[in-house]
This record gives sequence, structure tokens and C-alpha cells, in this order.
Amino acid sequence: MPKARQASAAAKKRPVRRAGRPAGAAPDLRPRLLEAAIACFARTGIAATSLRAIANEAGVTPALLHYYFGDKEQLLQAVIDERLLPVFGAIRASILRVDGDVAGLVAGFVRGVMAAVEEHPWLPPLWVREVLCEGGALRGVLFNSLLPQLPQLLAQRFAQAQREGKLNPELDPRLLVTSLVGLTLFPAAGAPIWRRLFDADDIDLTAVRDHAIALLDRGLEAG
Amino acid sequence: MPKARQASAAAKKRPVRRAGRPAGAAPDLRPRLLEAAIACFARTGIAATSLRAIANEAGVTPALLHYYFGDKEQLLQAVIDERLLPVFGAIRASILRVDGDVAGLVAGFVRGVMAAVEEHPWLPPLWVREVLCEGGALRGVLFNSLLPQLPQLLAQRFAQAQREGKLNPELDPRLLVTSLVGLTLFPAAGAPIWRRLFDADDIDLTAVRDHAIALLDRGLEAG
Amino acid sequence: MPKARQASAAAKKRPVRRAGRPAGAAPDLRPRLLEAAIACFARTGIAATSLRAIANEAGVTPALLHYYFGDKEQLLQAVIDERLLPVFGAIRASILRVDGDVAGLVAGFVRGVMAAVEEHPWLPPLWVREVLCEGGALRGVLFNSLLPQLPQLLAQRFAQAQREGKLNPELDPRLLVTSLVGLTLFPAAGAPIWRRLFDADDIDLTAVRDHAIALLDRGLEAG
Amino acid sequence: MPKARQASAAAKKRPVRRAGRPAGAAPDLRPRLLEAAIACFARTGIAATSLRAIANEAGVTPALLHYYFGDKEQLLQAVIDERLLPVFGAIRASILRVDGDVAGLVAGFVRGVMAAVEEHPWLPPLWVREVLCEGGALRGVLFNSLLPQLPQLLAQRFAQAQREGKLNPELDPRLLVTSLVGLTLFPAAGAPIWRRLFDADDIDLTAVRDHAIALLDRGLEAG
DNA sequence: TATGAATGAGTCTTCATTCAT
DNA sequence: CATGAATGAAGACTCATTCAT
Repeated sequence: MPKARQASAAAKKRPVRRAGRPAGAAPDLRPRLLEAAIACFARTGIAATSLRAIANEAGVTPALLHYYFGDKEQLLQAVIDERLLPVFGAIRASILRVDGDVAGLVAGFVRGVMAAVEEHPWLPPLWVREVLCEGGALRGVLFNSLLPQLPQLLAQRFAQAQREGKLNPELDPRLLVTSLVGLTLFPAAGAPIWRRLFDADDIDLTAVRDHAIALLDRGLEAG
Repeated sequence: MPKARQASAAAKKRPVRRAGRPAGAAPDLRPRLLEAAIACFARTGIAATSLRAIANEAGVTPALLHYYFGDKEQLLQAVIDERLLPVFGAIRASILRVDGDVAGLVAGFVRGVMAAVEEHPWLPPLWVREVLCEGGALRGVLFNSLLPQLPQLLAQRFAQAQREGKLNPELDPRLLVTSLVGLTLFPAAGAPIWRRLFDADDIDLTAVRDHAIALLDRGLEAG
Repeated sequence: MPKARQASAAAKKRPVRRAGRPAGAAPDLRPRLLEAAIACFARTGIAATSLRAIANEAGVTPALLHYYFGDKEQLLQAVIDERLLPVFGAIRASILRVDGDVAGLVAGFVRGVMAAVEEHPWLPPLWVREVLCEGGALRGVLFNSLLPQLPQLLAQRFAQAQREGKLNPELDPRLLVTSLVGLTLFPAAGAPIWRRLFDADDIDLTAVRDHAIALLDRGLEAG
Repeated sequence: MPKARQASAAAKKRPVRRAGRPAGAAPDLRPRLLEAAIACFARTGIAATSLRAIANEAGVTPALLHYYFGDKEQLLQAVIDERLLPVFGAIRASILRVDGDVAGLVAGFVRGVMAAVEEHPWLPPLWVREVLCEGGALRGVLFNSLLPQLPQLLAQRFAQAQREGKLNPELDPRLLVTSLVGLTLFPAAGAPIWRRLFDADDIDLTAVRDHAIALLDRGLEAG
């Protein structure tokens, strides 16, 4: 007869392994686990990814994931904190660093984003599925943590440029921010399918980047 | 009487309810079920949607879904056959009907797509998550059934225009197709989040449409 | 929201269709249903047979089975009452009719049983699975209805013959009854597998019958 | 965190617990589970046995059965490999070891089978229901694994003896193999019911064995 | 530090059964 | 007379989670 297992309802979220390891210790599994998690999340979607899938990807047991992160929710939080935030922070910084006209700003955005994509292939699908789409698991963090103020700042600069007559007056400055993403992360997320669709191996991130800049450069012109 | 299970290994895939109903009969649940399914698929993603969620959405039992469709797979197939294909077919036809220069073609595409989106709010998230993204459940049907040949046709017309000097020569004709989607379905899928981000209620489908046309009109110019 | 369906716990076993039909009416489905049921029961075992399987076999809907019999249990009862009992009654009568020595009695048993088997192919598997085996669904009826007193009568006649020195004294008169079944119904139930095993098409019911009689005739000899 | 299901269509058939355990560890459940399974299979029939029934019999959860065996099919396979095959192998060996005349061979068969039955009460019902009967779940393995060649060998030896005039010429050598089973496993499977029928506690396996030998010894005589 | 054992809850699916028509 | 519609309960199986070791 299976014995009832009554976990004290209190004491939830018991303390779990945190980063940091004594010198000379065995190699930390944590990065590998986060890497595996993010790869699965990007491939299958967060909600549809099982812990077992992540464990398989990392070559460990599901129990180890609990040992390290305590929870699927906390694993996701760790992925956010330790992988997404740094990358997004870098993107944000690289964009804010740009200090020029609209064309320069746009080019900076595109280059910054595509460089990050080159380094982190999980970026586009994760963004498209989990940030953009209704019901995505990362929607909440976008506003607070992921890219605080950046869209608004960009929109303001576009609006300012438009007022100064330096931007195509028929555009919506806010939707222009959207368009920047729609011309970078979006095609990057779909690159495999476009390649297959057009039977073209030459559609790579560089091509996407240059195409986006070409389209935007001309499209934003005021005149 | 002792219970028994799994006897009839044969006779799998029993015939299931098909459309068509004698006149004067009770209202058919089938459309409601398909509607509920497509709503859940769009909201949660196909792989992460449970039959129970769909059943709850429709106010019925999970068993009823099996009664009508026999299977989760067959339910998805019914959604594809009876909801997606007609809509995509209409979009495709409306675009192929356009017979003009590149600007007209682009405007036709944008208007056609956005009109369909207006009528079928599930279109953008479903496309973005399940067609575009790796691992999406609809990737397979895109090539064969959903939009056969349309991307290629568009790319050819863009390439032709480019050769004739009527299109911005720095663009990639194939990625231009991608850009069309990235400036319509993509922002439509994210409309709620953009609205929230910019605290702006006026970002609606009309705004997206006009912005896209404005950006593309200028951006495609041969100049 | 599915409405609760509270059947009055009382009033169970509502009256169901019984046999008997006005003259000139449509052909009665009842025999066909019973035939289908008995075939499935024999093929798959009673506990492992679903009503749907029976309905398919008969070319009707499962609901019809409930309409005619009300219940899986009652369907089984009808099969017993209207198919098994008559056949077993006939077998019993044919055996009791024999009025001779032990050899004649044995031959009468074997012939009677094998004749019934010839006519009713469901007899051997049903007996072997559902009467003989522990947990069989027909065990209960054997004692009361199926073959009342017959085994005991036979055993008594064998014992009597043994006392008179007309029967191999090393045999157990009661187990001799068992042996009669083990040399008739049992090989009949397994005929297909024996045929396949020995790659022999000539192992038919006649062969089984003659072999059994030959073995028993000699084996029972007293001297 | 929203639930998700059916993500990893790949990675099916994950590796399951295999035998073997570090010394000094907790007692292995595996044997108990196999025992419970075989008991239920024998009592209820394989197709009609639910995993829950087996789990209850063993005092564990249904989930544990999946943990150990992964699958109902694999559980059955484990039962076959680890319980049936050894026993049948031993029976086969004990029979093949007999090297004498027909009477000795028959007595060896009967004794070997009945000894195995004494030790493994599940043997008779399992054989009768799942090997003998049409639709039985073990029919397939009989030919290949369970008793390879044994029936044919026996039949050949009987036929040889018959040609030499040492065997009742009216018998069918192949059906004689059948009769051996019908006078051993068959009455053993039904022992409880015979006991109840004849209200006799003295009908045990020894009685069955001696009765069978007595009947066969005389019945096989050439005459 | 890491994992195997174990389970409750949830998933998809089938079944027997009911009821309005 | 007969069935399509509908459902609760049960079946096989998966998952996240816990805990002893």
C-alpha cells in the first residue's frame, strides 16, 4: 500500500544550489544545464518543454535539475536571470551607445541585434514565441527587466526626428520600433524555413542584416 | 462483471463525426469545437494545449472532443482543413488577383493579410509560433498546402522588377517576402504588447497596415 | 458547461426488449446480436470483449445493444440463457440417453460433444476460457444451470463400473470425467494451433474424435 | 507555470529499470511486480488485466509499473522472458532428458509438467487461456521461444513407436501430444472447479498425475 | 554531490451507459 | 424502432516533484 506523502505546505521553495563553487572543485554543471534548458525552450517552446527533455539534452537526470534549481519555475527564472538578462542588457547598451542620426540609430540597432543573434541562436525563437505572442512565458519580464525603456526611448527619438522633418512623416514612430524587430529577429527566427522555401543556402544572418538596413535606410527617408 | 480494456487492437481509428446534419436538427457543436481549439492553439501553442483546455473553452467534456474528432491529431487536421486552409486560400487568391506594379503588389499583400487578420485574430500568433518557429506544428503543411508557390511567385516578381530597375537594388527579393510578413503578421501578433508598451490604444490593425505600406512604399523605391 | 446527469439510483435494470415479435414484423435483430456476442466472447474472452466490438461484429451501434439487452451483464445472461443452455442441454440429453456399458457411454459422450462442437465452433474456447479457468465468467453457471448433475452422474457410473471390475482400477472415476473433456473440448479449442504446429491440415474434429475414442477405449479397459 | 504535454515525440521508450542491484541495497521490487503480474494474468487473462489490478496486487502504484517496465507490452515481455521461458525451458529439458520407451517418455512428460505446475500455479491457466485459445497473447511465442520443436519431437517418437508396433495403432501420434497436455495442464487448470463439482478435497495434482499416467499407460498399449 | 525510487496529478483515450429524438 | 449525442469513469501512460541514500 503506497504510503501517503504529505509535504508540509509551508517551507515551499526550499533553498537550492546557488552559483559559486570552491576552488579546485569539479566543473560546475549549472552552465550546462542552463544551456540545455535554453536550447530546449527555444526549440520546443517553454510551456511544451518537459524537464526530462532538458535533462536528456544535458545528459543528466531530471532529479538533478530539481537539485540545482528546485523547480521548473525557478529554472526558468535562472535562465532569465543568468542568460537572457545579460544578453539583452548588452544589446540595450550597444544601442544606447549609438549617438547619431536616425539612420545611424537604426543601423546600430540592426547590427547590435544581429550580432547578438549570431552569438545566441536561441534568441530569435525565444523572443518570437515567448515574448511577442500572447500567452508567452516571458511577456511579463519584458516590461520590467528585459529591455526597460528601450522601446520608448527609440520611439521618442524617432518622433523627435519626425518632428524635425528628418523621418518619413507617414510612419508611426512607435510602430517603427516594431518594424525594427520584425525585420531582424523575426526573419532570423524563420531563417531555416525561408531557406527551405527558396531553396537558398545564401540566406544567412548577414543577408538578413544588410537587407534590413537597405530597406530601412530608404524607407525612413523623409523626402 | 470484471472490466476489461484494450481488446480490439483492430478497428482503430473508428469513423468519426463528419460535417453535415439533417435539416432542423440541433445546432452542430463542431464549429464551436473548432473555434475553441483554434483559440487555444493560438493562445497557448499547439503542443502545449491540452484537450481539457479546449473542452473547457468550448464548455464540453474532453470525451466529446474524441467523439467528434477521434484524436488530438485528427482534431488538429480538422482545424487545418476546415479553418486554416480556407483562410489562407482566400489570402493567396486575393494576392494573386493583384495585377500591377511592385507597389500595388505590396499594398495588395498588406491589405489582404491585414483584412484576414481583422477577421481571424488567431491568424498572427498561429503563424508566428507554429509556422515560422522551428518545431512548429504547422511547418509541414506550409509548403504543401497552406501557401503553395506564393512566396516563390512574389520573390520572382520582385526579382523581375529589380532587373528592370524598378526596385531598390540593395534589397534581396526573397527576403523582401519575409519582410512583408515581418511588417504585417508579426506586428499584428504582438499588437497587445506594443499597445501596453507604448501605453497607446491607437495602435490597431489599421495603423499597422498603413505604417507597413508607408515604410515599404518608400523603402522599395529604386531611387 | 456539462450538466450533471443524476440517474435515480433506484429503478436500475429498466425493462428491456424481450423476445417475441408481432407477426409480419421486420426480422428480429436479437439472434444476430447474440451470435455476434458469442463469437466475440469466444474469440477474445468475455471480460476483454467490448460492447463496441460486438456491435461492429453485428454491424450495429453500441446503443442498440443497450436497447436490446440493457446491460453488458444482461447481454451475457441472454447469451447464456438463449445460446449456451440449449446447446448444453442437448449435449446433456444426448449423453443421458446412452444406456450401455462404459465404452458406450464414453463413445456417446465424445460423439455428442464433438457433434455439438461441429455445429457451434464457439463452444470449445468458451468452455476452456470461461468455465474451466479460474476467474472465468461462466464458472458460476456451470454448477447450477449448464450441466446440472451430469459430471456427478458420469462419475458415479464410472465408479460403479470400477467396482464391478469393468474399468481400469487405477483410474479415478471423477478425473475420468475431466479426462473426457480434456480429450474433446480441449483439443478442439486448440485445433488451429496444433494444425499450425504440426503443419497438418488433416487434424480436424473427426480426427480428434476418433483419436479420443481410441485412447479411451483402450485406456479404460479393466484388464 | 502553464502545463504542457506531449512535447518530446522523440526519446520514446526511455531506458527502464533493469535487473541487477548493488549489494546491500533495499529489496528489489521487480520480482514482486513480476509475481503480481503473472498472478493477475493467470487469474483474469492477459488482455483483461489492468495495470491497476497488478499494482494493487503488488501494493504499489500503477506509475511504478511504468517506472520499472515502461509499458504494458514490455511488462508482458519481461514476464515472458524472466518467468515463462525459464520454466518452460526446464520442462523441455526434463522431457528431452528422458531416454526410454514410449511409456517412459509419457511418464516423464506427465511428471515433468506436473512438477512444474506444483511449483508454478500460474502455469496451467496461462497456458490454457493464452497459448491454447485463439486470440491468446502468448500464441506467438509458443512457436519460437516457449517450446521450440518439442511437440514435433514427441510426435516423431510416437510415430516411430507406432511403426514399430509398440503403440496403439489407432492413435494419431500428433494428437497424442495434444492428449498429453489435455490430461495434465488442462485438468490442473480446472482442479478447483472439479474439486467443487465433486465436493472432493482429494483431487490434487498427485491424483491428476497418477490418473493421467494410468490412463495413458493402458491407452497407448499396442494391444 | 547526485541519483534512483516512488508517487500524485494530469494527459490522451476508450468504454459502458443514458437520453432525447 | 433505432440511433446520434453526450458523459463519467476508468485505462494506459507522462510529468514534476520528493526523499532516502
